[in-house]
Amino acid sequence: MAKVKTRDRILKTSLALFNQEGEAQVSTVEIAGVLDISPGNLYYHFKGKEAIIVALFAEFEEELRQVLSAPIQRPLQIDDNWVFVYIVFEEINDFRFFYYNLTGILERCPELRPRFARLLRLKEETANAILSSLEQEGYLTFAAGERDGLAARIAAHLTFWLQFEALRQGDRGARDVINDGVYAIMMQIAPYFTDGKTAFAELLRDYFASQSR
Amino acid sequence: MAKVKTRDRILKTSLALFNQEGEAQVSTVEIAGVLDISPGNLYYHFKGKEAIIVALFAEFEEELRQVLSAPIQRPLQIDDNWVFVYIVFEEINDFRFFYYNLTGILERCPELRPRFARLLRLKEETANAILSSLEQEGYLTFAAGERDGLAARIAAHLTFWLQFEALRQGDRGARDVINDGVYAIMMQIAPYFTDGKTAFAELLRDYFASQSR
DNA sequence: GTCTATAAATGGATAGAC
DNA sequence: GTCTATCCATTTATAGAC
Repeated sequence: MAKVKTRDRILKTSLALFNQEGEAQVSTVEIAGVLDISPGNLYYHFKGKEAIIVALFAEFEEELRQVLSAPIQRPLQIDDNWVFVYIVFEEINDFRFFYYNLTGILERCPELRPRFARLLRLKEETANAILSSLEQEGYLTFAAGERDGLAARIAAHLTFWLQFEALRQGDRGARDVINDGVYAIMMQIAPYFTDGKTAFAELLRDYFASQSR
Repeated sequence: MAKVKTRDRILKTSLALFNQEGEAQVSTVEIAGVLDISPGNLYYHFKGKEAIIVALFAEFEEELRQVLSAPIQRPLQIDDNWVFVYIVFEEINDFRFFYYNLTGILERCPELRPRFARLLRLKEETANAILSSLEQEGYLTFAAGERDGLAARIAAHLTFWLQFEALRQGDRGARDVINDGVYAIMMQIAPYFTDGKTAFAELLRDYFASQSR
């Protein structure tokens, strides 16, 4: 099997260290040390820490963009929606270092700011598309403005839920936190179910069935 | 009039700089430079940047704690609740640097972690107390678990809304962002109004009347 | 591609004079 | 209380050998 490229090893290790300790706390020397390569070698592959961050963001952007685009292009099956939300949470969790110290990172890598803003908007559009399709199929009913507001709140929830939970009680596993995050979104949609409790109860059952794999 | 103490000037300037540029981007040398005092002088008053951060947090904690405790001790008048939410947002906005790079700050000032977690819990308890009093007065109706879930989401919303908006579109005034944040909370509570749209419409009108001072 | 060695810059921190 | 001067540690970044 082919040897893993040093460039990729740098990215992988940097991501792990950033997620663990926070990007600001990790120096290029430390990254090189963990990889057992010289700082000079690291600088041969990346001009500096900023370059590493930008490269990691490109990965994140690519993956999240793919995930978020799917439901816009073609409506999901009704109970696939919860799985979808779950996947978004996992993707964000994999690159969570980015959400800590966002101000600092965007300050030092200004080119990422518009790209990050675009991802947020895409989250919101996707949420809106999903709600829309559920509305058209008769599951949900919205008054004027309610759907847009809900979509915005869901986008914010997707973005910051993991951080909120990490602050409230830092000792929980990622799986549990994500499950609670998905559940909270379901609770937030529940009031808009057309036929009240019945349809919601069904979805709830399907969700717990699907996630106990 | 008495001359403003250097200690207080340091705190005030540090807060301003931290909010503007992010705590990680501001050095003690820079703070001293802006204040036109020597680094040595700064170190006479504070052992280092951590000490400044801890002192600023103490201010924040004190103020927010007072604000959040009021509705728990005694229910507010029905339309004071929106004003209350507004005040919480403003308080958070004044110390927003803290919410950027939270990971980094809590890493370096571990004693703040439990205190910060306690503030989050207090936010949630306060939201719950307000919802509870509205429920008892007959304005709101909750099924089992709905009130707790809503309170948690409101706490998260209070904590991260400003950051979310700053990322989505960074060029808006704090006032507008806060108004939208309050409105989003109202929208989130709306589905639980007992008599549907009427009571909510009234509150909406009162809110816009009260905030156009 | 990778290493060693080292430069250059920055930021944190202290001693001692005023 | 405040300043000057200085030191130490860390980090980024580069030059040149292998």
